[in-house]
Amino acid sequence: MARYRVGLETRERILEATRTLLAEDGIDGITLKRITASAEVGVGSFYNLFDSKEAAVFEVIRQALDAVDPHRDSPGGDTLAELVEAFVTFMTESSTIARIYLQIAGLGLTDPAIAKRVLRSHRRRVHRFAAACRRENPSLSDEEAREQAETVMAALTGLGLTALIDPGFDMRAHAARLVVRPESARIGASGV
Amino acid sequence: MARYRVGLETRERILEATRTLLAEDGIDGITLKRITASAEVGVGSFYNLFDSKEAAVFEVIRQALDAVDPHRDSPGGDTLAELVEAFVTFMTESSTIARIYLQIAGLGLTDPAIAKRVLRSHRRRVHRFAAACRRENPSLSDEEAREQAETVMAALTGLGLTALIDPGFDMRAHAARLVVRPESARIGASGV
DNA sequence: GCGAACTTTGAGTGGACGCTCCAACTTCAG
DNA sequence: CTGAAGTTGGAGCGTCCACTCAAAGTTCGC
Repeated sequence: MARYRVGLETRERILEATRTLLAEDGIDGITLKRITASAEVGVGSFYNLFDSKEAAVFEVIRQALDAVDPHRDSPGGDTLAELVEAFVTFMTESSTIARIYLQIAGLGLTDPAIAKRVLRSHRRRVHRFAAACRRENPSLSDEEAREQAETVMAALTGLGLTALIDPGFDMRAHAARLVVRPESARIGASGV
Repeated sequence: MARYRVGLETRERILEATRTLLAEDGIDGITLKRITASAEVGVGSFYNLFDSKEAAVFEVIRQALDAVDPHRDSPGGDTLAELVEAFVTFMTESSTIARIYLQIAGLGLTDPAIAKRVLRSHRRRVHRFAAACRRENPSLSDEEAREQAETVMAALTGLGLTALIDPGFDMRAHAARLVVRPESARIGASGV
């Protein structure tokens, strides 16, 4: 829709405003008026660039889901520790997008369209985590590796939620418990 | 506000309708019209019993937060396995309330008032889980027990979220990984 | 069975919402 | 420089929202 440079810039400003509002006030706190006011743009300009309010919100959601699993097309030789570390960094350092990511997961509870997207993203990540588990402990069956991956990811999600709600929570320290020290045989288990 | 029997019954019908709508459509899908239609009650009756729409929603939320941690005043001699089992049962068998519970946690990301309630409920549960950890492994320090409790609870929350979004997910099987077999020394660690 | 207190009803209120429309302005390829 | 295409802003539209109100009906202690 945007063809000229100014249009593309305006589009970015609108997405940025939408992103901030979504993270701070949640999806039901968002109104067209607030988006356009925050982006310093007329309502008409908004509709010149997006089909609807929902379209802008969806675009931001799409970007947030992508952000949680970057380099998804890379060879994927990561260790489990690296994957965990990447998620912790995402949660603690991109907290705007992380807040949106966790809200989306919650929205999946009631919105089937969002649930579908969340599930797709989730399965892609399980696959990746499971591959890392097997690489570090080749004796695992596919099934076992997937179970381990699901559990580690579930714990990461839960810890991320706690971290974003409780400012004093040290997510990195807790996440470290999810990955065993190299000398141990129990890869992927919570250490004591 | 309600003094007569009929009033109390109407109040219950409204809360039940609110609960169902909250679970199915989420907090922003809820409108007064839908609540009153579903409860088969006039709008005026609603306002005779509740101060506002928000008041009814809050009451349902309060009940959902309580439901996740029942018997909170009991002596508390539960084992970790029992606590985990209780949560799995809550998630799989009270899925209406469980859906609301997880939504509320997400809402805490943007609403400070809800965040406060969620955090309070969370801390109470951490305390209880940590006590169970220490009971089974007395050599743990307070700090270690709390860390273990946070991790197990985070994993349970994450698994619950997955279970409610993905109907085919076997939460009970995954949750079993969080608690070690009795003969093992590593209570509270994920088994492989 | 009286009557004060409680409950029920839905049309109506004001305000906020998402969105349309179009006249004025800006961009930029040719 | 020209002008077709793109961009801008905001008044205004219809809709839906939470909520009010007063009149009519119901409950239940006495």
